[in-house]
Amino acid sequence: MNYWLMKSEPGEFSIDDLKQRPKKTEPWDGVRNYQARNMMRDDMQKGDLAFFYHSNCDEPGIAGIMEIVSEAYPDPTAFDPEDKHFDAKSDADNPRWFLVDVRFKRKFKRTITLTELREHRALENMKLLQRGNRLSVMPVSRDEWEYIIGLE
DNA sequence: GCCAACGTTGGC
DNA sequence: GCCAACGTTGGC
Repeated sequence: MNYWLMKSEPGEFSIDDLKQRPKKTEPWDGVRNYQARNMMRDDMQKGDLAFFYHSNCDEPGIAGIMEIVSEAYPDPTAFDPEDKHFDAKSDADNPRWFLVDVRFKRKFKRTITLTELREHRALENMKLLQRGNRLSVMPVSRDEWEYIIGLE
């Protein structure tokens, strides 16, 4: 059982959008970073939990919790020339990009903001808070996870 | 909109 | 393999 943090711009896809999906489930497509891909493909397991992080918005922070509900499989948006995440170098015979399905678990009563997270010494080693970190998928330690749950 | 900090690309 | 140029992320 592992814990994760996954970023999305709420203007593109928010935690409310996820909640409103059929079965509250959605393929987490569009990841085009090798490190993030490797974690989804190699390290994520069905049943893992992830923070849903809202990035690039008025109130950046952790909005709630979702569950990983599939193993990794090829990202079909990479094969679609019409899609904004199309990648001509990925094809079905040799897929370059992968995704997992995620399911809504719950939304926090309030967003735990990036600013607030930075105020806690217990979280100072969190990957999210490291300088220059731009990964859209990253691991969260069990201690960090439980501490953050306690902030809600 | 700015820009720091990265990641990727491609010439050599 | 180096590295300059370019593109992207994402907070502010």
